[in-house]
Amino acid sequence: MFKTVNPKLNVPLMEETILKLWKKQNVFKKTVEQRKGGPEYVFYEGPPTANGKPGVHHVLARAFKDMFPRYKTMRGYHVSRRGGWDTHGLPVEIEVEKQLGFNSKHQIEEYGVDKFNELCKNSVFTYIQDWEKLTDRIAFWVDLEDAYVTYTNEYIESVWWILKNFWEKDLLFKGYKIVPYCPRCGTPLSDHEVALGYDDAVDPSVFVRFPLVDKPDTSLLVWTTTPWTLPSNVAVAAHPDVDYVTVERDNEGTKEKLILAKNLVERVFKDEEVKVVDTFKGKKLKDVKYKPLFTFIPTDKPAYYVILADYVTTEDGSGLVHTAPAYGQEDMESGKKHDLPIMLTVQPDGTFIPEITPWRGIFVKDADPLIIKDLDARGLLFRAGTITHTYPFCWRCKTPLLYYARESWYVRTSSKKDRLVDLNNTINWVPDHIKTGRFGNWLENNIDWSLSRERYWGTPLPVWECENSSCKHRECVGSVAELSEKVGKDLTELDLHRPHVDNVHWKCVDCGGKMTRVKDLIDVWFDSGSMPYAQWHYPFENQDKFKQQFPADYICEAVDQTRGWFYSLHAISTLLNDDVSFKNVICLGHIQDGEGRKMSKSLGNIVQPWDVLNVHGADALRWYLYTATPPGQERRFSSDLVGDVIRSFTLTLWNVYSFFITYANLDKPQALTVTAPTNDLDRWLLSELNVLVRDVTNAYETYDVTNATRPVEKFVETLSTWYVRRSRRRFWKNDSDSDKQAAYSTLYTALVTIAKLIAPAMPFIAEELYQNLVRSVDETAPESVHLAEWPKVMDEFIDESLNRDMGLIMRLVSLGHSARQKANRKVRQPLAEAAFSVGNPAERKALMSNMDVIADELNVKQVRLLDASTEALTHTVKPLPKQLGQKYGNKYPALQKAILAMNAEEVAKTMHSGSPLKVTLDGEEYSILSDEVEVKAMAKEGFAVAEDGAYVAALVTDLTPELVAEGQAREFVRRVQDLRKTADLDVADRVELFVEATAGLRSAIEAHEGYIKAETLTVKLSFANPPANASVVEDEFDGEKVKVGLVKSK
RNA sequence: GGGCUUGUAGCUCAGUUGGUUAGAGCACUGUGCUGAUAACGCAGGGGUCACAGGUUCGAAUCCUGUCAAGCCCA
Repeated sequence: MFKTVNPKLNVPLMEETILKLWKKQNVFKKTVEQRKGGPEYVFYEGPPTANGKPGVHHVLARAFKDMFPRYKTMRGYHVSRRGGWDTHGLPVEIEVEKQLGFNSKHQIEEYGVDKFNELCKNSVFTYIQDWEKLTDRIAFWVDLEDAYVTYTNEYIESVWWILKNFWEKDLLFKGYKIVPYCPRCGTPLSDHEVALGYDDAVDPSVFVRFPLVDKPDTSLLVWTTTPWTLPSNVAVAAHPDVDYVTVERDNEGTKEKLILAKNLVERVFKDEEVKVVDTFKGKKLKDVKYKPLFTFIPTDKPAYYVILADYVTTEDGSGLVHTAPAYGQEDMESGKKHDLPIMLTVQPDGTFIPEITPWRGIFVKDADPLIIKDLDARGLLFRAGTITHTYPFCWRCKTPLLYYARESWYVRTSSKKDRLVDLNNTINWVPDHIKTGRFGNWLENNIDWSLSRERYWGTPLPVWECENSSCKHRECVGSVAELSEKVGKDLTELDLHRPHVDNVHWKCVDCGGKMTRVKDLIDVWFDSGSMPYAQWHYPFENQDKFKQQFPADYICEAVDQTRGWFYSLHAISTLLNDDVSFKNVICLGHIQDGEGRKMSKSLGNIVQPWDVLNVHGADALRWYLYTATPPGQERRFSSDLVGDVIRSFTLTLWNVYSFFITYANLDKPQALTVTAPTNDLDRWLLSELNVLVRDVTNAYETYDVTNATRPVEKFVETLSTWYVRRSRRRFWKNDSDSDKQAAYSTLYTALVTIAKLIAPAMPFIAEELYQNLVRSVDETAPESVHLAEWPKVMDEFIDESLNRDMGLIMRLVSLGHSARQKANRKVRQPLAEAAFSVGNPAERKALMSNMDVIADELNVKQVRLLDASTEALTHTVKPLPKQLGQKYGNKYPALQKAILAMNAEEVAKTMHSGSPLKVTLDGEEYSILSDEVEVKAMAKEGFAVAEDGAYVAALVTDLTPELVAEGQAREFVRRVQDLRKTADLDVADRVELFVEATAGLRSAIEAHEGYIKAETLTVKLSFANPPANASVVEDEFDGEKVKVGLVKSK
């Protein structure tokens, strides 16, 4: 009937076998093809770069990406899951540079950009096989055969089309950008590169006087650590809300006045006595004019006055900030805001331009002391010293970086800020704080997207410019056809990368000059953000496909993508077609090592995915990632933690499964579908099962991974430790009655349902169970669990009160065991009676109708309620803070005191009668209701007692000779069962027993012979010497001795 | 420096509009149970709920500040 199941599960072997099955039957393809015609569910794969090996963090993202397409497929959706590869960008270039031993852009140009880019292109897929192998092994179903690749001409052409669209809407413009720049290498550095080169540096720390135009005896006191930027000064920034003062001091015999922040006075003047002559807010300084320090460059706009800015601090310096828009990010922002002139004074090699006559050709850092000297000579220097701080250096050549204005192309995203924000508000973010937090804030403070990269391997910016410096006519090209038309020849075969596009020119329509492409590449994030369009070569091809596959229902990446892919997708779709590009997004936290440290090469704590997969398999790894931590949080990770999944979940499930198969193969039950269950256990299990289906389905629908998985774990545990354990006898009894059939169909239903519920999360074991449980008995069933239909919630099976009752019974049984332990009465020894006290009438009822279950579990002859009328009881009373506190507020403490001061027995009596308790407090009477006070009965004597909250279990521990004999019979059965096991008998084998026992035990065995024979499948029990071929055990317990021989009966 | 997040037992995590003695699993110790189980039950040790203030009859939970960690930005 069913395939025999080895209770010892070899996880990796099982998974490899399933992988082969999927391949052989082409299951992945079928899950896509068989759903054609169904509603479309759109998933976008955020393209990884394949020029590094995949790590655990990639497994994390891929596990989460895989889950929802699988779920939606089971719900009947058609999900095409196209893979993609991100192939451009600096990391690729750096790898190739390393390979060639290069460390500057000059070397690349000398080597030849065409050859260099060819190497980049080839290197991109260096690790592609690693990626494919890993993707396959963890069962991330994604179509890599048809994956999009960002370096193809088609992809680039779509990106060009988008840029042209922006150009036409005046969303693409050229401006200045402050970049960290290495004057020796002659190149700006990326943030990543800058981060590599921070080091301590000693720099000048200079206070300078900026004399006011209207009051020559008064100066602004300004601090800077970069004197070389002073010739570019155009403004001074003050904080509007900070207090400033004017101080008077003696300056070599004459009085002078200086303005600075109030709380920096002491730090600036130290021991020197100065007189504060005025105090005012920074906003009063607005527009105050000062005399420029230098006038090398004429200004074309108003300059040399005070501006207000929130970024000014009083941490150090003077609270007045020297502003040179060409040489600082904040300065540049202020410059734009106040329309200040930008004074470029430095050449690309880091030396001053000729106009800065005294220091022309001198490297700016070397000019610092000369500038200080000049200021001093002119009486403008207040003080010069040095400061040690961390400063970025070029990671290649150790040259200090200069923050430097460079021309850059921008996308005018800030002009669509409101739409970016509005559209974002329609997106479902998991976790939701990203929406208004990290991502929302980023959008609120949106600045224009700086697009330019002065590099080689990437999508070229399709803007051509007339070389005639008096013309500078510009055109943006949106397709290859357009470009062909301009130059008048077919360029279909042109490689759209540098240097090939750079060699395309045409005549300027305005002046007849030579049109040449600007040298810039674009930010690789623009590539990946264009993927909804460019993956289809839209709009040049596949217009229908694009329409069908836009926007995405679901995307998922790690949290660092908020300003990466999440933003680039969102910005491009908002600007291009005023729409969101994704509706639901899971934003994953990062993976840390087992100690909560960041995984890094230098710490040597990186866990390789294969080390985990080879030992514990993909299911356990995936399950761990889903269940251990909510998705957005950082998660600790180690191979051992994954191993716990096997022990706590996989094996429990496997054991239930193997139990079912073992007995089902013996019994061959006729029907496996559930109709109308009558047995309470079945009713309860099916009720819980449908609650589970309901909750898990809801969780999937809301992208709540934790609640789509954790409850299954809990259910399987209860299934194993309560349902199966309580039902064992129903499976192995001899008659094949309807109760047995019901047990089979219930357990079968539970197992098949679980297989489906975990299919999106643990695709392997789900398939293994499904193949055997479903496919082996029904060839017409879908050939894979991943093609099966998602379980439906059957509301008619859900009975919440039944679930509550069973929960109560489990709790009471647990209390009973606790009482047994306290009384030192082992469970094999039957006891006469267990009595319980419970909290309310509903619970009394539940107890009454489940007394047999409790009696069996606790091995007691009788179960009943503790009853005040028939036995000696004391009561304790506990006023409940939640109910009383909420109702009576600050009267609660006094009320509580008053109730506790009353006679507990009287209170109990009133409460049991159902009438309210009258409490008088400060002359006022309060009526306390029965659900506002907890009354607990406690047996006075003759019982072993355990209690928990309102619940009490009390056991009668006195033993009669009959009870003792029964206990001994059970001890004897236990020995025989052990013997059967060690003799390696099959569960259904019949045996003959040969027994020698001391008198007391012998009479106990005789008294319970029928029970013993039934339990141990004994056909004949004789008090005699065992034959030579018997398996024999000797033992001693309760002061009795026994020797048992066992022979398999024919 | 700014934004967002996190901080609860040795480890991994729950903890509802603030309300009984802050829970679970793993690990450890003891004990019991078992012809599905690699398990399971019961009990024990293990907590200044990061810290300090505040609001409240009552704070792990709300507010303010501080510290630490992570990510992003500067």
